[in-house]
Amino acid sequence: MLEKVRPLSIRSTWGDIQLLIAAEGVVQCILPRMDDMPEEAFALQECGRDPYSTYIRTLLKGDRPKQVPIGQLRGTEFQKKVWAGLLTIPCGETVSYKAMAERIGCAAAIRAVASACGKNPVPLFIPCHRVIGSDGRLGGFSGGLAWKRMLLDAEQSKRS
DNA sequence: TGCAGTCTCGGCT
DNA sequence: AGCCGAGACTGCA
Repeated sequence: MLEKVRPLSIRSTWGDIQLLIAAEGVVQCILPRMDDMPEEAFALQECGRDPYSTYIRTLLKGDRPKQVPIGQLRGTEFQKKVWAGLLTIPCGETVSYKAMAERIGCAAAIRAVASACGKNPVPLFIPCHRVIGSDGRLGGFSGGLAWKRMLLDAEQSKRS
């Protein structure tokens, strides 16, 4: 059966962030592709007062946002397990892909974990940006590495 | 650097 | 259903 989803767009200097909200929560988050760090600093322009917009506004400031509901995501059991694990990473901290694999009990499935991260339908809401390589490399990010860098910078600078 | 080991997923045959 | 290649990785040579 078809579920009803509501589109929600948030304008920023990097382009529009587009959300799809289902009855149970957010089910998709699309970020404008940003592979290289843009000249222009990131800033939100038009951002609503609803919980989802507020979440994003807070997160991008580097503060710890109040968790918002996440809807039923489409994916394999393995992927859902990875995504659930990602939700347990506290704001301001980073975890390696390896540690993430171990946490969900599949120490050898590192690449599979990375793959699952890449298929995360709701980046920002499921903090896949806090997962980095063992040697400190960033790895990748759905909307381009610029987002990942920016998010980590923001979170790092806020923690004391 | 380079390369093999390891696991899951999606596309093709 | 089975095969094959690719991937946001690691660790060792």
